[in-house]
Amino acid sequence: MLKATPVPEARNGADTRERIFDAAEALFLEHGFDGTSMRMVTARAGANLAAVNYHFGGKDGLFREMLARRLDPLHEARLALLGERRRGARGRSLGCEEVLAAMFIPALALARDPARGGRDFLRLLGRAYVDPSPVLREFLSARYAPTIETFKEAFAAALPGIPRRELAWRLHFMLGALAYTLAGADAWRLIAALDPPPCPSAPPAAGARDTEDDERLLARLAPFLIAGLRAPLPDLGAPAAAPAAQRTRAGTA
Amino acid sequence: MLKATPVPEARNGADTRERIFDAAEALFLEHGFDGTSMRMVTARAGANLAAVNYHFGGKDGLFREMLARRLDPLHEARLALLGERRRGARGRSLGCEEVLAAMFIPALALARDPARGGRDFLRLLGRAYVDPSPVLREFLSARYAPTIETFKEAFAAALPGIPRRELAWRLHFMLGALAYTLAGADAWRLIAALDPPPCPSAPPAAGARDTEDDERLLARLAPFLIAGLRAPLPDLGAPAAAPAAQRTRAGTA
DNA sequence: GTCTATACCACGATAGAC
DNA sequence: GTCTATCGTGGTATAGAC
Repeated sequence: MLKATPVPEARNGADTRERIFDAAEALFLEHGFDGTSMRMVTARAGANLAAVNYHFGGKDGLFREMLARRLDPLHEARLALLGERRRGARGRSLGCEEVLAAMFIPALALARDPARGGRDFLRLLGRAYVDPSPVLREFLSARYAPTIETFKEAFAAALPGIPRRELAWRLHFMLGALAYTLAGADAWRLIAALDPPPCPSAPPAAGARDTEDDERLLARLAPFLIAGLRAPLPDLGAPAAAPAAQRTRAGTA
Repeated sequence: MLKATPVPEARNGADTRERIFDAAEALFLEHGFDGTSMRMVTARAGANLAAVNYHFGGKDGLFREMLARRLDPLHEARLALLGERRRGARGRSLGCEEVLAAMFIPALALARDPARGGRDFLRLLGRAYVDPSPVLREFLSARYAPTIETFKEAFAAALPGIPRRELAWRLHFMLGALAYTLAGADAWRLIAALDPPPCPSAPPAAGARDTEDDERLLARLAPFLIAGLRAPLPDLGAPAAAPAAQRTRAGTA
């Protein structure tokens, strides 16, 4: 159905991998995992269909490595910044905003660096986290679980009033709002329609998103998420039934 | 209204549509739009491959009608409940919690009604809103835009301090957290691991979710969302002269 | 070691027989 | 209404060229 236009490039040897990565990334942004065919990718990269199988072992391997290329540096930078802030705090535990900043700032930095992320970096991140394909879901949760765990600890220290289970849920809600917003095929339209940038000098090409937009977007998102994390605890109905033994610990896990 | 025989020989016409609907719904929950093949659907429904094309005009039509079967009653009930509460308020404008309740309560009611929704109703809703397929995205945004607009008005009246653009964004964040959480293939695991129901009498079949779980989930989500909607306004950098060389302030740190 | 050509089976869609 | 046959395209696997 959809044929990607072949790009007549110099197809000299060893950077075939990189060309395939770039093609896969661009197509994944537009069509998702299932919607992106190997034939589209290889045509756009100017490579042979079988090259993907040779270099990455198949479609699954290609997309896993494609994501790791972008997300490994992100999670590394996040952990580094969190550790740095912790050391700078000298015993005092970090505030909720500081922990969230340790998540956001490296992401914005990579979005400004064309070599390690680029303009569409945050959209890629969001698309990856909302994609329904089991391949991507398993890869992401397995590979980046340690980072999430570390940040969960940091948020727990910053929000001593929130029980552990409740905090786990709230981080899940947070991730949902974040991923869904960044992924937005429509968030892009929303930005244009609702939130014109201060300098509308040149209308950007369709589909491209400025890091300026991303910055404003995360600036809007941050207060929303922080207020949600600090929200009053929910009133879950009392168990009331026969096995009424375990409810005492719910307050301060 | 007897479903009568699920036996292959009594496959006379009329309820073929229903069997296909049910099969498509179950498969969509597990594999999403792109991941569900017509061959899977028709095999499970005991129908011929071409039957889908005959009854629904193709895969797109099948999934559109499948979603409308569940979501039309939901949006109808939401609008009805919102109108009812407004009339009951006699001029006083509704509170934020009341508007949110007009979204949540009909959804939970349908999840309790096997005829119009059923156990997996909320998961279906979430999956539909998270699915990246353009077919579903366009259908959902086109068909249910009026409801969203009405609720946006109601939230705007309940939150007079929030500018219109900011409110639009916050509803977008809200929808993200909601859809992502309800869709969760993993949210189901989270429920089991973190939030055991008070009466773990019979372990439910894998993949099935109890309406009890859904109720607790939305009870946790509501305070998070309401606090986010009421959050202090973000500090978007002033449209200063210099072109986008600002240092990060996105974390509000 | 890198890449190409090609064959294989499953997918969605459709035409036409029953 | 239902079915079979068929077409173009999807991911994958392999044999062999450079």
